[in-house]
Amino acid sequence: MGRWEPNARGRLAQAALELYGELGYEQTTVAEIAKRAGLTERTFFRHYADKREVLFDGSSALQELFVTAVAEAPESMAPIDAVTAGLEAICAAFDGRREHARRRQAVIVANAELRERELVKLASMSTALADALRRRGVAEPAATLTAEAGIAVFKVGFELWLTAPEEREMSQSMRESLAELKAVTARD
Amino acid sequence: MGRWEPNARGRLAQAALELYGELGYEQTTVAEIAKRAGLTERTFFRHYADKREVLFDGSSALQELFVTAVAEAPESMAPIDAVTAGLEAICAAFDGRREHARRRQAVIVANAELRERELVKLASMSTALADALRRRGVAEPAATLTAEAGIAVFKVGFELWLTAPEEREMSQSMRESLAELKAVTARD
DNA sequence: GGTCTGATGACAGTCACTGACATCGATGAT
DNA sequence: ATCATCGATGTCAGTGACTGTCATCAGACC
Repeated sequence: MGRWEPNARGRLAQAALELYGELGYEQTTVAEIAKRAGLTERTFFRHYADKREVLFDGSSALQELFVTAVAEAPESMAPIDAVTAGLEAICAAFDGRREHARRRQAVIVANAELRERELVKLASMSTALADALRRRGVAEPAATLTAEAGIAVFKVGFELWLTAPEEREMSQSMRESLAELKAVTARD
Repeated sequence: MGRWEPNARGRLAQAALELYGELGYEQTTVAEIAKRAGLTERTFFRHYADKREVLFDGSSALQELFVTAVAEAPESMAPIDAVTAGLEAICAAFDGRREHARRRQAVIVANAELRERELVKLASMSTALADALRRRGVAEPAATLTAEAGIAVFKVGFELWLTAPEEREMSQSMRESLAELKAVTARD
């Protein structure tokens, strides 16, 4: 047994999600989150850079999953198809966790600061994606545009998945979203 | 003459841009901005909701320009072409102000909080754009994806323009960006 | 001259976030 | 076993962004 309960970080994330859901983000103070987790405010800030970040703990892992899949896609694949392979990879990480995703997303959309931070995470994924594409030999501005397109597909596909009937697999929503993007940007 | 110097809002924006450039965003306090503008901190917050917003004063006008152009594009135009018409419209607002745009952009890219706020402004334009497209009869998720694609083209085109030789017109960079997006999303 | 209005100042307060230092259980060397 | 060290936490005193409230004062309108 340690001197402290294990998984302080996880307890903080759990407490924050609960309190943001119960009271709302703005009405929740960091001191309250820390107290529910059995810690102090100062310790909260040792684990999370700010009050928003606690909701985005998994985002760097997700980004890594995405980027790795893009990097490992067959060399012969077109850039947009490599990105699609990345999308398939992260779908696996979400399937079966839809309820958690819904609760979290409801908290985020309810507050401007949290939506703002979500945009940062998506932009970070876009940048990392563009890097990965460049390492595959894709030139600029094609790399950036392909990455931006991929993130747009993800945003729309994610939303489709959250509101779709229960059986729907995320990868199906992603394919739907991608097909639509290709349709609207098609040359005449 | 009034009791107060005119254009308090503009003086605050000017002072903020200068100070953020001279000292950096984080090292500048709102009290300093207000003092340089000959006002008090409290008055700053009556004009701008927060310390970041002061750099984005023109963004709602820009959004309106964009949306109006999309709404007024000929009915027969495909969604992506209506968005292109909107891009052309905002290009006119930027041409001739490249130096100002560069100074402002340098301040923004130097700070994470400001980049975060910039993403919010772009996301807001995307949402407004999707609304305008829906009013043109475009269905979901095509409207959202077309809007996201349009914003991606704008981001890349804007960057191209800022770093291009002086003679380059913004609309030329935008066309270049759009062509590239169409190329990378082309069906095989 | 009186009244009303809108922009501003003055001031106290909350809370996110930081720096500095103390505490204490565990771990490993002696 | 004892001791030095280390890492996670607590304590405390800040700073600065942002808000609520009330006072002030020039100009407009009567």
